[in-house]
Amino acid sequence: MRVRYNPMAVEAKWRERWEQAGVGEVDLDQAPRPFYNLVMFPYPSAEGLHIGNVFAYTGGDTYGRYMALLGHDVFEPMGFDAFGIHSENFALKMNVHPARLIANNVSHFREQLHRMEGRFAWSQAVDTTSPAYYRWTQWVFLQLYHRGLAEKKRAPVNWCPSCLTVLANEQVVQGACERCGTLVVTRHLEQWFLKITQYADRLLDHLEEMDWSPTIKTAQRNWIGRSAGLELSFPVVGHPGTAVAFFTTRPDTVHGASFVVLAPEHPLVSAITTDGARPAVEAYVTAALARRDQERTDVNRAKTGVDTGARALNVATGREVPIWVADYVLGSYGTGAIMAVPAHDQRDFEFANAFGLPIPWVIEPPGGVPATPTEAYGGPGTVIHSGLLNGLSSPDAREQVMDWAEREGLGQRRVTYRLRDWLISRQRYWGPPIPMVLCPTCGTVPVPESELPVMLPDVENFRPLGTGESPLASVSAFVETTCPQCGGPARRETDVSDNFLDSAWYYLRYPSAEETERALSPDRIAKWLPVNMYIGGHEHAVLHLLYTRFISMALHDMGHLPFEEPFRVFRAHGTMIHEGAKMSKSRGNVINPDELFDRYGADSVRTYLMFMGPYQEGGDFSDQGIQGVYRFMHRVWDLVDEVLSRGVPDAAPPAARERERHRTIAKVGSDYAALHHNTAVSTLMTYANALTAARDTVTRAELETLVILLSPLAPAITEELWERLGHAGMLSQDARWPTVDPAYLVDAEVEIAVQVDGRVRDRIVVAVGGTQEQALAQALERERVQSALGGHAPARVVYVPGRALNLVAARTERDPAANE
RNA sequence: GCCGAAGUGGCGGAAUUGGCAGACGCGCGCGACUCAAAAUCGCGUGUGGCAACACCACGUGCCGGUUCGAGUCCGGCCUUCGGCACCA
Repeated sequence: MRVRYNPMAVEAKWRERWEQAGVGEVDLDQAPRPFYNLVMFPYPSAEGLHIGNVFAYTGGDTYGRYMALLGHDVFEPMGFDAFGIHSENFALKMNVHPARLIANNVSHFREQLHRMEGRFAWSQAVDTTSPAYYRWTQWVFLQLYHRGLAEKKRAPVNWCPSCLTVLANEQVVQGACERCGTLVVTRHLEQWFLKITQYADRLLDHLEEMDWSPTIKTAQRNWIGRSAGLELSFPVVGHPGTAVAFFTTRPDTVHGASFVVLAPEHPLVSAITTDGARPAVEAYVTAALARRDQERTDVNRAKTGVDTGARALNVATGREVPIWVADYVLGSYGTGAIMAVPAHDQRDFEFANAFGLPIPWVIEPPGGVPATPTEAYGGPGTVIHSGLLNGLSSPDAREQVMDWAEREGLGQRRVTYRLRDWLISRQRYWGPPIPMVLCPTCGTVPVPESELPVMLPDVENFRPLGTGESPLASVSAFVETTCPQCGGPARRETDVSDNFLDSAWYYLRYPSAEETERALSPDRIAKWLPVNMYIGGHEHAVLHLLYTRFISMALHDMGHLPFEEPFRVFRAHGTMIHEGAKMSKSRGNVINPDELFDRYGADSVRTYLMFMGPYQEGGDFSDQGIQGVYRFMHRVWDLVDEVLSRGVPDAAPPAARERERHRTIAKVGSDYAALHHNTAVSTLMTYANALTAARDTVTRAELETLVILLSPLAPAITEELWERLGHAGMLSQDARWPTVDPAYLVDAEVEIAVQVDGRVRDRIVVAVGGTQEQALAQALERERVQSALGGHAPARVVYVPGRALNLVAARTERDPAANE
C-alpha cells in the first residue's frame, strides 16, 4: 500500500514525540562526550522569528544533529535576549509595558523555534529579563567592581537625543545611534564604565591563535586599533615646568616637526595662549566644541585652527616651533596633542599649506624629494636634515630616537589603542538595575550579593525622562534605601546596565540555568566549556563578541573560569537576501517563515535555506528554488515508499553502488562538519537520483543511508521513514552516522583526461596505480590522440595519476628536444 | 585612504595539493501522461561556427606573467560587499 507524503502530519507527529522523549536534552552531569553547540540567542521581536533567524539556527542545528549522529552528547541551548533599548522602544511605540510585550513575544518565538525543528535543550533556556537571570548579571557586575574593573567616572560620552540615553562607543556607527540612526551628541556625564581597555593586548594577541571567521578577527583588530610609538614632550617656552606631551608613531620624523597642535579641549590651551591671541583662540575653541563629532571628524572638511602665540622647544632640533589649536586633533586619543610633521603626514601637510607653515622634509623617498610636493610622503626612506640621524633608514632612526628619548628622560615608548572603556550605564527602564547604593557618608557602596537581585520595579511610567537620569529616579520606593555599610539613608543607583552585559555571559549560564544559589556550577563549567562551536552574525563582531571575550577573561582572572577564551571555534553565517536585496518592511520583500512552514513544511524550508548558497556567505531566497527542494523531499519519500510497498531487500548492494554509498557518506559528512551544507544537499540529491534510477534493486542499506544522511537537514520526514523502515527507536536518539570503509573510496580503474599541449583530446580508463608507460601506450592507440599529435611523437609526457596525461607535441624553447 | 572578503551560464551556485570548468537545483525548450490544464515523469540546455550530428574555436571581471597545464599561483588594474578612518 502506497502512502502519500504529508509534511504537516509527519512534522506535527514528530514534534510531539520529540518533546515527549526529551530529544535535545542531555544529562549535563553524566554525558560522556560533551559537545557544546551554540548559536547566538535571539532578541524576541514582536514580528516573530525572522527568516534570517531560521537560516542561522538551521545551520547550527544541522551541525549539532550531525555531531549527535557521530555519538557526541550535543548540548544546544536556546534563550531570549529580551532586555534592552530595542524592546523598550518598541514597547513605547505600542504603548504597552515591555514586560507584557516580551512575554507574548517569547511564547511566539518558542512556538516557532519548535516549528523549525531545532534540537534545543529547552530545560536550560534562559530569559535575560527574568530576575532569576539578571540577579546573576548583577552578580557579574559586582565581581567586576570588586576586581576594580567597574568604575564610575565623569567623561565625555555619546548621548542619543532620541533614545535619551548614553551609548557605548561600539553602539555609535558613523556618529549615529546604532538603534535609531539619530546623530549622537557629546555630553559630559558621570557614568559606569567597564575597563575593557585593560584587556586590549590580550584581546588582540589571542586572535592570532583563534579559529574564528577571518572577517571577525579583522574587525576586532581594527576596533582595538593598537599602535606603538613614543610619547614625547616639548617644553613650552616661557612656562618653566610646562611641557606639551604627545604621542607619535613616527619618532624618526621628529626633526621635521615644525609646529605643535593641541586639541581644542586640551587643558593647556588657556594656560599658554598669549594675550594677543586669546580672543581668537577662545572663539575658535568655543566654536569647535559646539560642533558635532560627526562634522568635526569629517575627513573631507578643510583644516581650521588658530595660533596660540605660544612656542614649544623641539627637543631634537633645538628650535622653537609655534603651538596651534586645531580641531583635527582629537582630545580623546593619545594625549590630545601632536607634533606636526607636515612633510610626512597628510593631515599636517594640509594644515601647513592652509596656514603657510614651513614643510621641512626629513625623509627622502626612494625616488628623491619631489621638487614641488603636492602631498605628504608617509612611507619609509632615508633620513635627511636630521643631524646625527642622517643616512639611517627610517625604521632604524625610529628605534634610535626612541632610545635617545628614553635615555634623556624626554619621553618613553608607549602603546595606544582606539578601543575605549565600555560604557554600560543606560538612562532607561528596561534593563537590570546597576546594583550600587550612593550613601552620603560612605560614598558608592555595592549591594551585598545576598541582597541580589535588585528588582526592577514594575512601574506604569517607564518612559525615559531625558534629564540624564533613568525613569527609576522618579520611583521613590526604589530610590530610597539604606546604606548596606552604615545603615543610614541612601539612594540607589538608578541607571540600568547595557543589554550587551546580559548577553556577555549567557553562554556560561546555560549549563547552570537551574542553579538558584550561584551563577555558575564549577563542575558544569569544567565539563561543558569552552563552547565547541559558536555561530552568529557578523553584526556582532565588535559588540557582543568583544564584550564576551572580555567578561570571560575577567572572570578567568578572578578564578571563576578555567579558560580565557570562551569560544573555541566561531563561524559567522551569511546574510539572506530576497529578490537581490536585503529584506526590509519598506521594500516589501520580507519573507514570513510561518507561511513557508505551512506551505512546504519545515523540512523543506530548512533544506532549501541550506541549499540556497554557502552558509557562511548567505544567499538569495528564490520563491521558485524552494519548489525544487520540495520536489526532492517528495522523491525521497516516494522512493522509500515504493520500495517498502513491495518489500525492502536486505541484500548487499552491487559493488558500484556500494562504492557510491560510501563516497556519499564521506562527502556529506565532511560537508556538514565544515558547514558546507549547500554541497551536502546537492550530494544527497545526486545520491537520491542514483537510487531512484536503481529503484528496482535498491537495498535496505542504501535507503537507510540516505535517510540518516538527510536527517540533520530534514529531521521529521527522515524520522518517519526510519520508523516505516521498521525501527522501533527514534532516528534522532538511536541512529548513528554510517561508517565509511576507506577501501570503497578508491577505484580499481579511473577515467583520466588525455591532453595534447594542455587541451583535452580524449579520455581513457586506466588502472589505479598503473604506470605512466601503460597510460601512454593506451593513449597512443587512440585515433583522436594521434590526429592531435599530427604524426609526431610526443616531445614530453606529463602524467598525473588519477587526473590527466598530457602529451606535449609542440617544441618549446625550454624543451631540450628543440635543440636537436 | 587603510584592512578584509568576493567577481564563474539566463539565475542560485559546484569544482582536494594547479590537472576533464559549469556538479546540484531553478528557469527555459521538447516530449510522455491528460479531452485539456495543473502536478508528475523523461530528454535537452555555456557561447559561436551549422537547422542538427560529427568536429572546431572561444569561454571563470580586465591586462600581463609563471607553467606541459591556471577559475585556482604571481604582478598590475576594475567592480561589488563588509570593517576602520583627521586615531597622530
